[in-house]
Formats: sequence, structure tokens, C-alpha cells
Amino acid sequence: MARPTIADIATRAGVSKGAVSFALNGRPGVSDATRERILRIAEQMSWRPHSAARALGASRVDSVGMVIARPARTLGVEPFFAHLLSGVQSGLSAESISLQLLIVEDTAAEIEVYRRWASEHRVDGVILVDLTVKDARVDELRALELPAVMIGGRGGKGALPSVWADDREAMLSIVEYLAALGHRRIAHVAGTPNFQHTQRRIRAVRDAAPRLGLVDAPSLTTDFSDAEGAAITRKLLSQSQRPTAIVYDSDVMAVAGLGVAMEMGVSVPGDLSIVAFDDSILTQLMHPALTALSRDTFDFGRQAAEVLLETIADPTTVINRRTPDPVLTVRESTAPPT
Amino acid sequence: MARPTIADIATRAGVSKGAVSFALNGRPGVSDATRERILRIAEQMSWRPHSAARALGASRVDSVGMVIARPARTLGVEPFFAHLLSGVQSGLSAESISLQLLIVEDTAAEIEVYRRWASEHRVDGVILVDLTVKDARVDELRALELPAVMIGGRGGKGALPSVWADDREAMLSIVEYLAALGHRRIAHVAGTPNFQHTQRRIRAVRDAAPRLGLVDAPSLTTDFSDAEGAAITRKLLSQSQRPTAIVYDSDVMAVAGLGVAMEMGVSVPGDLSIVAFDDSILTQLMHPALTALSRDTFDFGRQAAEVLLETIADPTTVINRRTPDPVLTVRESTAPPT
DNA sequence: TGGGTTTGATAAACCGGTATAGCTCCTGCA
DNA sequence: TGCAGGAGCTATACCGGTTTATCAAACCCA
Repeated sequence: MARPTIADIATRAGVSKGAVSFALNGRPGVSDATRERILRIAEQMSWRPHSAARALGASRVDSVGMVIARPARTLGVEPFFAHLLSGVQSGLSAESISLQLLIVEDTAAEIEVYRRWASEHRVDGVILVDLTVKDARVDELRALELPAVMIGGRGGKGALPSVWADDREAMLSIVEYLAALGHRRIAHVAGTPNFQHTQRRIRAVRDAAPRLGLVDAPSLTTDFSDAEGAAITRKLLSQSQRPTAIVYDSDVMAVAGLGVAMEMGVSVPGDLSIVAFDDSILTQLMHPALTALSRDTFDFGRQAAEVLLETIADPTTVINRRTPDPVLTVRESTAPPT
Repeated sequence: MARPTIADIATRAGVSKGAVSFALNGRPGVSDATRERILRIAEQMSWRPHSAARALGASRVDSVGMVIARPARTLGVEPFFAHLLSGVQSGLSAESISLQLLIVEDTAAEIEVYRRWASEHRVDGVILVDLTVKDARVDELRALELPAVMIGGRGGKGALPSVWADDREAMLSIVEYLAALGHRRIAHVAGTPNFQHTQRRIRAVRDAAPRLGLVDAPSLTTDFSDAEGAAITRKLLSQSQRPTAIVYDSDVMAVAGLGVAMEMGVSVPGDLSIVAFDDSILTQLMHPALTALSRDTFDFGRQAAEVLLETIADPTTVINRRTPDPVLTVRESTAPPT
């Protein structure tokens, strides 16, 4: 027999389909002896549930979705998503729930995907990344009644469940470290201004500046691309009063910035200290290797999966889980200013 | 009404469920007038097919799978997978077929996934990457009767359908370019030896050596990691007769190699030319920017999706599609030897 | 000993589609 | 005029599970 169904098992065990279903799902309705027998037969026939059939009956598809809205070009250099993905999957695989991944160009397309997924019952819930300040997706998902968890977006009143790290604390740890080294002119090359975490980081720098006695601490926003990272760096280093340290919101921009510095004859870390707000192999490949903020992205993903599953199981309680603060890994690109 | 079913549409249109199904799937059995009316009503009620229900009836789930078997750590730096993924999705989205992505640790786990997917009817077919020489997955998939397409693995007798680029030609173009510049000592830092493409590239170098008058053209295998790439480079550059050019099988290894060269005071491209067999932002971020072989990875993925869909539609004909040869993008890391 | 509850199991409905046998007209042609 | 044939549609089985109503037998306690 090619693929046994519960009906086959029922015949073989001399019971009804219903009894088999009860036995296989570990719910009351059959005696221990019968359950045992059915399980053994199912095992023998190497039975596996037909996912579609189960989804149809139980209106639960054992599958969650994740959409990444970024132009393909900018994607993939940062190992961030790969690690996040692995983590999410490890969190899901325990319950043998599968993940649908989609890469789209923009948020409009992303919302379309959610609508389709909801109406076609393709996923039980979704994981949101790259939260923006007034994020249209949040309302949309609530309207669709699709369980969701936000990664990185801290939930406020009536928000969706979330898993977040304290960007503010993290940024403070960087700036305080640089200030302790003696830096007073620190520039911040930030990411896209409408991202929530970008705003939080900018605010952290601004708030810390007076306390740490920073002379000047501009935050300059970019599109996260290496090109803009390089351009901003060039501008910063061309000023008469140039910064002695630059904090980049991504490793790619930090690497691009390092290149510009070298090109302009600005020695790192002699004349300029560089810190990347995100770690990866990239920062270690460089010479000098970059001081960077390391986050356990894998674990981040795992926790997001967990929270999502809990949310699917019980959509009424909104979980806001805070993950451990990221730590600064000091390498060769930072030193006291000369 | 929350989610309309075809039964709702049928009632509203005053026809039977069957008629609605015919109309919505564009098959004969209803008059044009009725079809029109049904479609309008479906549109009005914003009906969407329930994927599970459709899968159950039609034994086709409109979903394909892709498993990447690499330790999470090594994954993600190369934008290769991100681009491939985007391409695959663009090929699938035309038919609105979804993609299940899974990252696992090794091939054994990958095969487990295929078994599960097959028995649970979760996918209509799969896309295979990282083909090895005697690849266990091929036989397994044939046994499971799961349609599949190999990416990069060139199909021989009785092989699975495939989409491939000519690695041999590509490698030849690199070596010939270097030889034309005047290089006679060229080293090849290859990838994992059991990958099919690694073997093809090694063979290409070996075959071309005598014709191009290369004095020495060793191919040294690695695990594709930056660490081994760096280690091998250090060894090569420490030899008394060191190579004047090195070809790396990946951009990450090339970057690591560049770092080692700079560290050892070997100037690039003055004393050493470097070529990466694979392009990405990474190669452009470097100083000097790396000469690299550019492949249209996005298109590669798109074509793989196409071939897979054709294979699912008609599993009897085995397609072997060759994609355009990759081209060498010359940047700053190559020059005539001094 | 008898009535009520619990246990173990069954049959059948159901989920939302697809596929098919069959029925009713209408048309065309001998 | 009669009949074959096809268009247009309906009714119904079916896919492989889950869930519910129902029921018989066993069990419990006064």
C-alpha cells in the first residue's frame, strides 16, 4: 500500500476511523490497550497524517509565515536573516510546524501576501520583521485576525505580541564605551529613519550626549546601503572638525565606512574608531577587525517562534518578551583618540 | 460572512457547487453568461480558494520546498542564497505557488525532511542545491517519487531534471584571463571537494594548465570557510616560489585571502592578483575591489522554479536547462605580474 | 436490584473544494 | 418526425482527516 490512511489502519485494527483518530492524537475515547495496538499498527504501516486533510478538518495548517520586504539586492549580505531564520525554524521544528518564507519588494506587496495567506488559510500565524514607526501591517494583521509576533518592535498599548531587545541600552553601552576611551566627537550613521529601532538608537545617542560630555553627536540616517554608508562617512571625514569615532547601524555600512577611511588616509583605530551595531563574519574578515555589538540572533528567532506558537494557541494574551541585552565585542577598530 | 465558500457563491448565484467550481477554474461545463455572473459574485464576496480543501481534492498543494543543508554559521554571508531564493520565488509567484524553506544541519536531516514532506503531502516538488558527487538525495527523491530539480548539478544518464551553468567554461575564462595578463603561477583555492562544481572547476584548471603554459596550478580544497581560505592563502604566500595569482571558489574566501595578503605585506594587485569565483557586494566593498565572476543568481533561481513546475506538470520528461555562461567582472584586484 | 454515570467505541456529519455520472433541454440532420 | 449528440447544469461521491451524537456495556452506590 502506497500511503496508508487512517481508514486502512482502522480496518487492520478492526476499529472505526474515529477510534484511530483519537488514539493517534492522544485524546480520550479509547482504552489504553486499543490505543497501544493502533499506535503499533500505525507505526508498522508508517502512517503519516495528510497535512491538507488535517488542515481541512481542524482548521489549523501547522505552518507559519514570514515575509521579508526588502529589495533582493540589499538582502543577504548581512547574516542577520539567515541566523534569524535558523532560529525561528529551530523553535518551530519542535512542534514540527513548517515555515513559509517570502521575499518581496515592499510593504504593499507584503500586506498583499498576508491577505492571501489569511484568505487561503495557508498559515496559522506570521512573524513580522523590520517594524516601522507607524506600521500599516499591524492594523492589517489585526483586521485579518491573523496571529502575529513582531520581532524587534516593542509593543505598546494594544500592540501585537513581540520579542525585542533593548536597543537603547545597547546603544548606550557603545557610546559609553567610546566616551570612556576618551572620545567626545562621536558620529552615528543610522539606518532608515522610519524603522523603530533606528529611532530608538538615535534617541539613545541624543539623550546620552550631554551626560557624557559629548561635543557633537550627530545621527545621520541612511537607507542601510553600503553606498550611503560610504557617502556619509566621506562627508563626515571631510569636515574640519571630524569625529574621532563613528558608530554604524549595520556591519555592512561599517565595512564600507572603513574602506572610505582607508582610502582617505585616515588610520583606524589611530585617527578614527569604528563600531558596528551588529556582528557577523564580515566584521571579523576586516583588517582591522571591527568592534561590534553582538546579538544572539539565532536565539532571537527561536524565541519569536515560541511566542508565536503561544499566541496561536491563545490569541487573547499578548506576550511581550524581552531578550537578553546584546554585548559589545571589542576588536581592533577602537582605541582612545590621539 | 467571514470567509465565503463556493457553496455560498452557489446559493447566491442560484447554481450548484459544481457549476461554481467549473466557472472559477475556467473549465467547460457552464455557459459564458453564467460563468461571468459567478465570477462577478465571487469577486464581490472576495472569495479565495481554501488551500487545504483544494489540496485534498486535487492532490496538489501548490507549494514547493527547498532545503539548505549548511550549518547556520557558514550560511548567510554570501548573498548567493538570498538571490537564489528571490529568483525561485519570482518564478513561482506567477503561478502563485508558495515556497517552504528549511535550513538544516546536514544531508541526513535534509533527507528526513523530504521523507516527511512526501508522506504528509506538504509539497509538490523540491529544489536541490549543493549537489555532491555521489549524492544520496537523488536516489532518495526518486524512491519517494517526489518531483525535483537540481541546481548546479548537471544531469547525466537517468538523473533528475537540472538547471546548470557551465562551471568549466567559467573557470577557463578566469584562468585564460590571468594567463593573458602574463601569470604563469596560478593557485586555485577550491571549495569542498565532494561538491560537483568544485570537481568541475578543479578539472578545468588542471586541463587548461599545459595549454596555457602554467608552471604550477595547484587546486587546494577547503570547507568554504573564511578561516580555511585564510590559512591556505598564508601557506601559499609563504612558499619560496609563491603564486602570482590566486583564484578563490567563493567571495568570502577571496576576501579572507586579501586580508592575509595585506597582513603579510603582499600588495594586491602588485605582487598578487586575486579573483573570486562568485560576486556580491562583498567584493565591491573591498579595497582594492575584487575582480569576480558574476552569475545571474536571481535568474538561476527563476529558471529552476520554471523547470520544477514543468517537471511537476509532466514528470516523464527530464529537462536539463543550461543557463548563460557567467562573465568575469574585472575590478582592481588583478594586474599583470611584476 | 435498579437507576444513573462513566467508559469505550461506532456511525455519520463535516471541512471546502474537485471529479464524475447522469439528467434535461436544445439543436441538427436524416 | 424521430433520434443522436452535445451543451449546460445538478447531484453526489470523494479526498483524509476531525468531531459529535449516539449507544451498549460496565461500573457504582444506595
